Amino acid sequence: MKLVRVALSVPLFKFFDYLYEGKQPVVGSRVIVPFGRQKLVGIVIEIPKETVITLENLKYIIESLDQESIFSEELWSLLYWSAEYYQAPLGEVLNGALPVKLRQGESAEQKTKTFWNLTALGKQALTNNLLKRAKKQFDALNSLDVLPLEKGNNPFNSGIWSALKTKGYVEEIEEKIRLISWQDRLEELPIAKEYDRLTLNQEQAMALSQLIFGQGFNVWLIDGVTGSGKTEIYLQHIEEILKKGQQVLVLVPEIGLTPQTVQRFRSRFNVEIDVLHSNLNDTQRLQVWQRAKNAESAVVIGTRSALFTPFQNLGLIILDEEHDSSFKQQDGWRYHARDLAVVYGKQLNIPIVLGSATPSLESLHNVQQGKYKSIILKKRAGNSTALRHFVIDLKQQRVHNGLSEALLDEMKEHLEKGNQVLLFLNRRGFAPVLLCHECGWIADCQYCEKPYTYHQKQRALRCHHCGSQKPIVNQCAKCGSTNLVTTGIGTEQVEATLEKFFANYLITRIDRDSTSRKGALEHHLKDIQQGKSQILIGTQMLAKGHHFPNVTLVALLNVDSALFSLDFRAEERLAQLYIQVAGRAGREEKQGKVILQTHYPEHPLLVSLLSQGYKYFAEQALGLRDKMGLPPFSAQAIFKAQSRVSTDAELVLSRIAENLYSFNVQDLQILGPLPSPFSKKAGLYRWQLLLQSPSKVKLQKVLLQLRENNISIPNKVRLILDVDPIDLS
DNA sequence: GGGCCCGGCGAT
DNA sequence: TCGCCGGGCCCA
Repeated sequence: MKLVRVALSVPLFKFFDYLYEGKQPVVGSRVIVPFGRQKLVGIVIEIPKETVITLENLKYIIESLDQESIFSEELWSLLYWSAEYYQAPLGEVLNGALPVKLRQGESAEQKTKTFWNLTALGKQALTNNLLKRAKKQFDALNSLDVLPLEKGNNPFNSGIWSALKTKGYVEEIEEKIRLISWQDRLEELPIAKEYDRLTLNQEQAMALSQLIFGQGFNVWLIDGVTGSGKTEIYLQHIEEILKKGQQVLVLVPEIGLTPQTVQRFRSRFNVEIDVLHSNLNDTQRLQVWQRAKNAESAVVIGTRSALFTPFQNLGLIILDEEHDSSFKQQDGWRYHARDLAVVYGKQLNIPIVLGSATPSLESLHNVQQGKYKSIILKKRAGNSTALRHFVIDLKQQRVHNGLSEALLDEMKEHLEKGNQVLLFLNRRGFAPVLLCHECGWIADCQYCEKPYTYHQKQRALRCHHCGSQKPIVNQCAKCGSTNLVTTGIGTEQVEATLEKFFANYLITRIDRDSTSRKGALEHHLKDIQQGKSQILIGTQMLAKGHHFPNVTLVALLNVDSALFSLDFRAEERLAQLYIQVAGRAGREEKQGKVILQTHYPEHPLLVSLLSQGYKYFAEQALGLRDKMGLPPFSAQAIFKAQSRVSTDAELVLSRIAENLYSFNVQDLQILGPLPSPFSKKAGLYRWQLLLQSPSKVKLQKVLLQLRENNISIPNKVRLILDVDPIDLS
């Protein structure tokens, strides 16, 4: 029997067998198969000798799409490993690693391009001026007289072309594309532009030579403050790799892929650089995939999923801002791009460079364990002066809607000198709660059972968890009182307050509400760069990537919630955010100041962060994690169950927990089932079961054993497994 | 995941 | 009585 085993992108831990006629499909190639009443693209994972399915139940594949495997050997084994490790269905992993167009069955080869060509009839039409009443059609036809135009990539819309085609004036012609490797395309040009290269100081030069002379697989953690020349080291390292004829992959956080970053790479190198940014369409994404595979591009810059770009000859992966949580996929196949990059690097025997000013505790731990090699850059390049840090104790202050008087005084001073001030508050809207002053009733979202955020400008109550909204209510739903008050402070309210205190200055607010319109963010940033606005207030969005040279004062308005969070990673994130935000201030010659408002200035981690810096903070925090047996000193996995009826979800997790207890595994901690910190979201009740073990390997074994037990999960319950979770809610 | 069938229920 | 929506089931 001619059989193939196919992995389909369905959330099932099983494969499907099909018959084929003619040539045997290759393992790793795509096939179109009938599946129920639909046709799906699947990946051939095996050519089995026999099957448990009876002959009458087997179907034939509809089409074989590829002559050879669409995955390189290394990528294939990375994806296999990943499906196993993260316990995701292989079909979802394999398909998820492909560009959308390939998932839809488009050809993987970039052999031809289609052009519009002038026919003899069209030529006649031109000479006889038959199109004088169709100006656009005439223009289109006329331009073909010079040279054929690429279909779908020309100034005329498709309606015009189809009209001309009907008349027989134009035809489609296929032209073979000649592949030109990035090296050939360079011709006589050097790889990098000499004049652009910065001179390294001794520390940087040492770092670079370590990177260059480290042979084969190594993981380097470059731990360098903002302005320490990290990017310059990346660039010179990349240059060395390119000189060997190898390609380079650069991974950046979602928000870090700014035009400035890309510009820096493009202006340095003469080689082909492709960028996978969020507003590429599916065709463009496929092109980047093909160009890397055919070695037409030398460098690919992208976010998380760019890791699965195929390269003909990959020589280096750089992962910048390695601590950033956007490297972890938060739904479906929950991989961590940093951790996968390390696995991949080992397989390819190439160096992996992780960079950050605030390395994750995981990576610092890996350095301590000798798994990663550390390169520390202490010196700030150039002559920018160090920052000064201050804490304002909110307990001893008069506070106006989140702004202490001491901070207002400080702001005044900086503004009067003509400098800019940046305020940071991680909460948008006017106020996070609207409540009844008489009876304490809270206006909350019925789907999530969390308070609505009060948005004054839009006159709306919005749920920040599920996005639902409704008009502002004027009356308490419980006692009917009209005495409703807001509590807590969001960016919108801070903006309103600032307008009162600083009427003469322009204020720019940057959060999801003020930047939802397309181009709004760029517009705001321009105002800031040009100095039109002097006071900036924003959320997380403001913390990354952007440089504001005239900002001399940065303030974090409220950090207390992070100090006492249930999430054990909250403090680490606060420290990273703090350093990140502080990096926005006092670049160039002006001395910067960073102010932090808190009710708990004596909190030990705050004290260590402020007095000794991130390094020292990280050591303290790692010590604490060790004592408490938390990651990175243990491995975690979390089961999350959601259902419309609360007990359904709980029951599934109880069954899983019982199973786990029956394994009798030493050192395995089983916590739960417990309601999630978010016990209800978008109408679904949420429960969770946390597993913790001192050993990753042991935890993996437990999870595998559990899956082999095939616990039945009723369809009304959605069960998610997150291995190495970073979000425990 | 998605197509499809089926049952429940609200509108007319 | 029709039509819509959500749940349950199955896919080789």
